Amino acid sequence: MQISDAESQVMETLWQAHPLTAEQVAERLAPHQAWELSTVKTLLNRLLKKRAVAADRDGRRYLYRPLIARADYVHAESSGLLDRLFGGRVAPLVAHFSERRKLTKKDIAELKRLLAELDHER
Amino acid sequence: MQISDAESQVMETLWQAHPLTAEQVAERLAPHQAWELSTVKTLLNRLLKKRAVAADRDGRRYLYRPLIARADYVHAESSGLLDRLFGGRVAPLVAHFSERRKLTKKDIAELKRLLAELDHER
DNA sequence: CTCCTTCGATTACGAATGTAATCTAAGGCC
DNA sequence: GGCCTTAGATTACATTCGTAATCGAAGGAG
Repeated sequence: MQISDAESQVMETLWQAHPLTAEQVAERLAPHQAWELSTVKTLLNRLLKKRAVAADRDGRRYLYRPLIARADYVHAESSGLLDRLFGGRVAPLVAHFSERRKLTKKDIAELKRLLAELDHER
Repeated sequence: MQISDAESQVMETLWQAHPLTAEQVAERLAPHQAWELSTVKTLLNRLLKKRAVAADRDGRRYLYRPLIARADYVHAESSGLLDRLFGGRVAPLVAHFSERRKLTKKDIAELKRLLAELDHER
């Protein structure tokens, strides 16, 4: 079961803070997405069907919380992209951004530190 | 205009070799996708509408060729993912794969070489 | 010239998606 | 206790997508 684009924005909201009511989700999305409350409810329901979120009854409404970890989602998405476009490997992606001059100083510094760390740990 | 998943497989075929007839595209896809010829034709037509490929008449059929560069497509897709999931930066993505132990020896070696190169070029 | 074959063009059709409006039931206000 | 409000549940509806089948015309076979 795939999480759609619109749905993933709802997930992001819930990853940032949970549990939330449908209305709170809508409020937090508002700055980015001018969605009607009912749209948000539809998306929450679809996510429920997909077992991506859980809804815990709280009086006469529900509190929603994510059921899948953001890291897992991120990993699935990223691996999918790597597999489709870069032969499943990370270095070619970095090379691509390097060619496009899209590596910032900060990126470069962080990558160096990361690689140094990898050398050290055992 | 977005290129869908199925469509992108047709694009990959054309990036590997072009120009190709609809039938040749289908042949080359066959090992991966058991698509009917008419399915491939539908996808080619949708790509035409989206101006992602061009069709040059050759007698009573067409020769198809890509109109957008693979590198541009790859960049759009990759940037989109980075923006949505990693704050638009490359290093956090690499860090993610590092945490998940998905960096191969080869990746690490290549990344080191890449960074060294970046240091050298002025 | 006529018929079969082979292209592309058109049409089909269900599932998923984006985006809501409407319906219904449970609570709270007079 | 009856009525308005407010949740969620149900229904809606146009697009896009995946996956084809069918239609119509242009060429080749006899």
